[in-house]
Order: sequence, then C-alpha cells, then structure tokens
Amino acid sequence: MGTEPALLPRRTPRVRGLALRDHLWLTSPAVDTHRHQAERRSRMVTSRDVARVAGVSQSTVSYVMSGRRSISAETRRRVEAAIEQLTYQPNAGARALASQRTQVIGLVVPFAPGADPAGLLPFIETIASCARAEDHDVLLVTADEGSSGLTRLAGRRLCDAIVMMDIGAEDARIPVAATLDVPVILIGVPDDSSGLQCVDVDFALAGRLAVAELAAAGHDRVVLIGYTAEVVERDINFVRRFQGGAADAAAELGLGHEVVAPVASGRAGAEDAVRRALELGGDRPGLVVPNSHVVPHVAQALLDRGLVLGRDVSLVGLCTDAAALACTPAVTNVSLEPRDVSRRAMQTLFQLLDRTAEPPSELVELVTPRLTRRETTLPAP
Amino acid sequence: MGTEPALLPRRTPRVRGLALRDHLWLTSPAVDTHRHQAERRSRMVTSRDVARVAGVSQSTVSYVMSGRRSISAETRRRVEAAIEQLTYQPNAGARALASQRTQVIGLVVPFAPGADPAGLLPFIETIASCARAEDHDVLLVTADEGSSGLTRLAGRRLCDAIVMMDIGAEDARIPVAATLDVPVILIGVPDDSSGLQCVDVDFALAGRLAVAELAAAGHDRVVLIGYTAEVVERDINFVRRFQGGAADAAAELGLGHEVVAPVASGRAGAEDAVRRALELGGDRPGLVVPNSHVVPHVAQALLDRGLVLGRDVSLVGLCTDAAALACTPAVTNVSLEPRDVSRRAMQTLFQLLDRTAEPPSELVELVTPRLTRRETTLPAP
DNA sequence: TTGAAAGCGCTAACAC
DNA sequence: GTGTTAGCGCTTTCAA
Repeated sequence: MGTEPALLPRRTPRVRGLALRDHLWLTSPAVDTHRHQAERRSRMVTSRDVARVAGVSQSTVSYVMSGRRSISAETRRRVEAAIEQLTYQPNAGARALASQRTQVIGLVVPFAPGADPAGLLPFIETIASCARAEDHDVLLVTADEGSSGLTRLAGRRLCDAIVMMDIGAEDARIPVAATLDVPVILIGVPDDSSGLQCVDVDFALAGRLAVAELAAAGHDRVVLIGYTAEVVERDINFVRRFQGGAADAAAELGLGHEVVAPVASGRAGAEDAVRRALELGGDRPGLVVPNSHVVPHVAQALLDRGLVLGRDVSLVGLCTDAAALACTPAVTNVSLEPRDVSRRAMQTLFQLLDRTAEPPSELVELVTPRLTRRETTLPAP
Repeated sequence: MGTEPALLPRRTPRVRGLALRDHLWLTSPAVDTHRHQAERRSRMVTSRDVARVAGVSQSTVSYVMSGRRSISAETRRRVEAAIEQLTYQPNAGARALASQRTQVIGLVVPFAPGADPAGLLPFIETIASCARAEDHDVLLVTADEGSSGLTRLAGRRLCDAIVMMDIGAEDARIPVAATLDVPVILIGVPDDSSGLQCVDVDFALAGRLAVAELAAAGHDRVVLIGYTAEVVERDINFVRRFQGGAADAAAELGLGHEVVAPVASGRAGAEDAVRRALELGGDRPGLVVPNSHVVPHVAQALLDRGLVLGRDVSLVGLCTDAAALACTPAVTNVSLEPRDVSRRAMQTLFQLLDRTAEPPSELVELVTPRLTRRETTLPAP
C-alpha cells in the first residue's frame, strides 16, 4: 500500500457540479442519523475511489469483483480492503449500461382479477429468493399492464429475463413475449408456447394420482368437483389437463367418473356441489376437489351431513400441503408445490442466462406432483 | 425532415462489435417469432437513432421526452413520429446513470416468518399501481435480507426511494434505514422512527370505534380477543395501540373491559378464546376481534354455541371489508383498508421525491379507519 | 428554439 | 498480472 498513487489528470475538464470530487477527502458514507429525508444524497463512492485507495487501476477493481481475470493475492487483498473500507457498492445503472446485464429478473404477477391471491406468495417468495441466490433482483410488474408491461421490461432494458405467471390457454401476451429479446419463462402452459420455456405442475398426472388413490380406497365411482366459473372462464390450461388425467385414469381403472362444474364460490357453492356430487356419486363416492379454496368448504359440507370422511366418502384435494393440513380432518392431497415449480423455473431461467451452459432440452418442464395420504382416504382392506 | 442530416464523425474510432451501427440500415425491431430463446439480443434502438431519423440532435430527443425545455411544434412532431416509427424506448440504465434517478421504488416485503401472507397482496398491488402511475417500477426485496437489503438498494443505486412494511416496535432496520441517502417510508410506526416518514392506520382510533359501537349496541362489558402469541412476539406496535384505544374508550364510556390473549391460532384456538371470553364477559358481552384470520373462527364458534349474533352477543372485527363480508353473518368491522394506507404512503413518497414540492408536514400519518355496521351489531333501542 | 459535447460509473478490449 | 482507454446510451450544461 504505502503512498497514495499519483492521480492521473482527468482527460477532460469536468463541467458538472462534482468536478471537485478528486480533490475531496474520502469520507466514510453518511452516518449522521436523524437528518431529514429530503436532504440531498451524498456523493457516490465509485470504483475509481476504490482503485485510488488500493493503488491499482479501475479495471483491476472491476476484475477483482467479477473474477473474470486472474489477480495476484496481494492485489486482491488490497482491493478488497479498499472496498471494505469505503463500503463500496457498484452502481447498478452504470454496470448495466456497460455490461448489458441488469442483474434483474422481471416478474409478471397476476394481480388483476380473479386470480388466487394467497397462493401467489409462495411463488413470488421463492422466485425472489432464487434470484437473490444468483445476485439478481426482482422487478415486479402487474398483469393488468398486459403486453405493454413486457415490452417495457425488455425495451427499456430493465431486466435480463422475464418470468410470467398465470398463463391462459390462449394468452394474448405469448406472441408478444416471443418477440422480446430477453428470455421469457412461463409458469403455466399455453396452447401455443411459441417456443418459450414453460414450467408447470404435471396436472394430468395429478389427476391420475387422485383417481388412483380413490380406486385404492375401494371406490368404484369418482366425482370431480370442478372449478368455479371464474377459473374456467380464465381458461387456464391446467383445468383441462387435470380433468383429462382424471378421466383417463378412471377409464383405465374402470371407475365411474362424473364432473360437477362449475361450482359457485364460497360455502354455499361448496354445499351445493356436495349435494350434486352425492346424487351422482352413488352410495359411496370418491371425491376429487381440485381447488385450494374449495377443499375446506367441501370437507365441512360433508361433515355437516354426518358423513365420516375416509369411511362413508373419500376426499382427495388438489392443494398445497398447508391447506390440506389446515382442514379437520387433514385432507389427503395432491400437492401443487408452488415452491418446486418456481425453483424449477428459476433454474431454467439461469440456465438460459448462462451462455456457457447449454439451453434446457425440454421446452415444457412438468414438475411431478406428490400425493400424501392423510385422513380422508383409507386403503381398502 | 427531408434529407438525412450529415452525420458527425465519431470523435473516436469504435473498438466494440457495434462499431458499424451508424452504417446499418435502421430496421424495425425483431419480429421473427419462434426463434430460440438463447438467441442473442438485437441491437438497441437508441435516442441517437431517433435523432437521426427525426433530423434533430440527440439532446432534442431527450428534451422532447422529458419536457424540460420548450420545443417547437414541428420538431416535437417529427421526434414523436420517429420514436413511434422506431418503437424507441429509453435505456433505463443509461438514463439512471446520467440523471441519477432510477424510476424504481424499492419495496421491502415481510415474506419471512409469521407475517400474514394473504393480507400482503393488496399492499403490494396498490404500491405497484401507484408507482406505475408515476412511471416508476417496483423492485421487490424480501425482509429476510434484513438491513443488507436496504443498504444494497441504496448503495447500488437500485432505486430512488424505499417502502418498508411490517415494522416492529424496535425494528433493527430503522437505524440503518435512517442513514440511507434515499427516502424511506415506513408502513407501520416504530417506537423511534429516527426521522423517517411513517404511514399507518390509526389503530387507537380503530379500538375506540369498535368499543363505541359495542356501547351503542347496549353492551356494558367488552371483551377483546387478543392477538396470537406469534403476532405479539413480533412486537408490532399496532397491537398496543389498538388495545390502548379500546381500553381508553371503555374507560370513558364506563364499560367493563377484558382482554383474552394470547389466542392460539386456528379453529380450536378461537373456540377456546370464545369460551374464555364468555366466562369473562357476563351474560351479554360485546366482543372485539382484531385479527382477520380469527374473525371467521370466532363467529363460527359463537354460532356453534347457539348464540345469535347481534342479539345475544355482538361482534366487531378489525379486518378488511372483504373478510367481514365473507363471514356468515356478515361481521360489523373496522376496516384496515390496506389500499388507503398504501396509497397514502406512495403519495408521501412522491412528495418526498419531488424536489419542487415541500416535504410532508407530518412525520407520522395515520389513516382514519372506518366502521361498517353489518349483521353482528344492532343499535340498542 | 436548437445543437455540441462532456460525463454519469462501469466493463472489457487491447496493449504490455 | 496489470494498466489504459473507448464506449455503453442517456441527460444536461454551455454556447449560439
């Protein structure tokens, strides 16, 4: 370390107000508490400052941080000490401008109408944490912006990649997304993905698992209590896929198979659905309820009728484990595992972003759901 | 318009791959669908391109977009036409670097432990939409990053301001937040806000309103069914404020006042709480339940005991209108109105960001809650 | 009312 | 292994 390295004269005179920066003493960042919010921001600590303190060039600082060049131990030590001392943090805008990478992931969340609100958070949470694990941040865009949100994210170079949730079967945003020059990952599977990566639960398999469990519980008739009109209208593909899988399994296993749909939301809707299901389902029906919100209401409605779950009637929910456990009795469920889906999506995303890695081989990745037997199904003797 | 303006020779030869850009024909942005995700991003359309097409200087384009300089009608028309034609969008990083403003709001959300998950979304949603209304975006940071999330947001110049939710009474992030050189808005009120702007519901008033309603319903004894141990442990200030307001009002109105707390979560917890409340509350108690999750369970527990709500016992919830309406019967409630709080916070934020406006006069802004009489209280004759 | 050009803070090519 | 420097695309002076 030793003496302050000779300062290089600026190539050109500065015009801005910060022209004096090279002559200022380097002070530690603002620590005066209780100052007023409106006070102007302090001067940034730049990588030039770090370079000067460490007695190296600015590019060396950059290379120490990025690891894209081999650095001697001594130099690295000095640079890291200077970074520490100055609490240097790189300016994100400058970095993005120079490197063409923002370290930001755009996340399009379905806030708008009809979407399941509570179920959203595990997705967002997991996506955010996966992003942070790779030193990326998450920029939130709400779905009500539609396609313009996408073009803004890409056009303004606000992010390096986009994750889009709640994909409709014929989602108007897909063709737009396909023209963007950033990778887009869909959580959900549209009819035509236009070459975009998709990640979702294998809903067809989920349907099969649910029906198989009911067969194992000795039922010869299954009733699928369908989605609410809202969900069906939004035409999310998984409804069809789940019902298809359930129907296929029922056919293969030789079970009777009925669908009660659409179902009105809320307690009353569930009660009505249960009534209809029991009419259709014979004396000992197996029920499948593919909707987190509806599961507890259906369970309650069955209890209210004096039925013993797991004996008089079996129930398999398609819902998170948490929702299944929150019911009394705990409901046998096929888990949606939003965290797994999100994690998988982010894996794929970073694979796409990593130019050294080869792109994912599958365009549509389906996460295998898991059935957990709890108190509402019993294997037949 | 007319002829292409003479291009100024670049001051220096270009070294990078894009050196040829000035000689390229301007093509419309990529429209070839179905190309593979991994394909490299196309060249950006820059404000220089717009300037060339419009036959003006780059600075004129900038001034047309920012409106910070008067522009002749004809020039404006040409520039806007060029922007349209090229579907130009400004590069966010470059803009941030040059202007020292990112047009991004950092949002610290309490994903980590114990926080109410579903109640979060209205906040996030409203904050995002207010931000968009001012052409800002929202960068999500999860609370589990703690203070380092804050220093990163500010240090890397990732955002112009920070909104922080779920503030504990003695929140360790507050002193850190106070040293940042971006404005920070707290949603919630800590014991010591260190000069930071706070926005929250007036929980003391909420408590008073609830008790006053029960007094009007002819009760002479109110029982407050307290928060779960979880919430109390997190030491969020509003618990104290709400209970204080309720206690004050009860004293002023000469009502008996009891608290049942903490309450175990879930159905069983609510049943137990109701049992205790009825023991304490005499023959015709007025109940206050300050927790969205607990309200429906308490209502159910009362119904299960054959009590008629609004006659044998009154119930006032502290919860969103949606939660109150979802109960049967609909619960009289003091609304938390997360949307109002968020909107107010964002108003304050943009006021802080607008250097021409004067800063807000109040450091702590309390949003007035609203009581809506529904089916679980009846005014005494 | 407009244009020229400096420079925001960083990365990465090029040189040694 | 390290330094020099051009330039990323924008805003904003300064000059006219």
